[in-house]
Amino acid sequence: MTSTLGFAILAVLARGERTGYDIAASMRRPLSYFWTAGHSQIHTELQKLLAEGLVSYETEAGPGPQDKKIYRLTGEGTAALRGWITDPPRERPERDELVLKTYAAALADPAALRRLFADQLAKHEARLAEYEREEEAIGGPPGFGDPRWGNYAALRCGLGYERHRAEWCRWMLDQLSESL
Amino acid sequence: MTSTLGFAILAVLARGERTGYDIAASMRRPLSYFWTAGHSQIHTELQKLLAEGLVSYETEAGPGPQDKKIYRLTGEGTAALRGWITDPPRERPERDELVLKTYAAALADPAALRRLFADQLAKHEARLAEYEREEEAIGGPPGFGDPRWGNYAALRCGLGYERHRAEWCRWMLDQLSESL
DNA sequence: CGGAACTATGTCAGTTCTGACATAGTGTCC
DNA sequence: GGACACTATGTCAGAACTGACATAGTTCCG
Repeated sequence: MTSTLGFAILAVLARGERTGYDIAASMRRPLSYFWTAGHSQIHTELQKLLAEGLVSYETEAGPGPQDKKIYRLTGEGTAALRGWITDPPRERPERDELVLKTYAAALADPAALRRLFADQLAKHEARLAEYEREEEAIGGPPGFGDPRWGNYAALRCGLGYERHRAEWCRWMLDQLSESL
Repeated sequence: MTSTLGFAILAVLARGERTGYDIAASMRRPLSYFWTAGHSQIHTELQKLLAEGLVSYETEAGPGPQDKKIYRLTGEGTAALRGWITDPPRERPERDELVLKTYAAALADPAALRRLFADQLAKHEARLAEYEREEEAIGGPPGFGDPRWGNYAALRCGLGYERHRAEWCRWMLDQLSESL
């Protein structure tokens, strides 16, 4: 029973061999906008994947007291990942602290609420600008089959999300200014 | 140190007194689209909130072996909730299994991917239709101060989210049909 | 009249995730 | 020459969450 985190690691390794450190770096907040994990989680998960035979590694001399371990997918690992991709996703519960705050907002100070949503809007706009730069760098959808297609499709989702979110924040600020 | 779940419960109790069961019902998947919790989590959290003096309860004869407990906010509870609303939200990690699958999609069978995204699109369209019915039922933004304002604002976020998501699914299906 | 669904409480084991602690070499900046 | 960041591994305690188990009265449908 590989967890979703396990498949996230397999998905990263499908792009090429990596150390645990590399995987952690690519799944670090807030860099990765669709899956995050700390290095402690990744090291323990890699040990499970190894026990299940989904990954293997080669050692190299590393900086610390332990050797560096370079992980790669096994044939079994690739097959497991391929099968999982088209399995229906198990529904993760929506848990959105900002919307929860909004739900209870009638109790709060309107001026503080305006600050809250202005901050959020700024964050979403900054991330949107960053994604737009990334989109420009790719320059349009690569063909399906190109591994960068996955990056582009995920980026596309992020763009839509940030636009939706920014628009909602603007609507909120609009509502709040009407209550003056 | 009240957890976000604790504040979610306080936010529900701000609408009126409830039993643990009622709170669980209003936070049940997939009904609540911005915070979910099982009843087991809620009962333990209510005990913590009680120990902190943020909620109180009165007993009434209940159906089961235990008495029914009707919870309400204390003055301290209301104050804690009010303060929390305008605190900056602590960033919850984005974890999106569907986008993760998309990221690795180059490995998968395109026909199965089309089925996956067609299913997801149908789900988002169904939820969108439901939210649109709810919006019509409210009939436009209530004034700020009206407790239903919170419901409307949260609904508004849900509407935007489902639209963004459905559009992305449509784009994905478009991309996948091009790869025939 | 039996069975299912609903109301209502709670426990518990197991999984997942977070954040701190621990170790250690190399390179960079002041 | 010292401080800090980066590379690289790992452990561990505790919080948060899930899903099953346990109990028991009422109400509704067939």
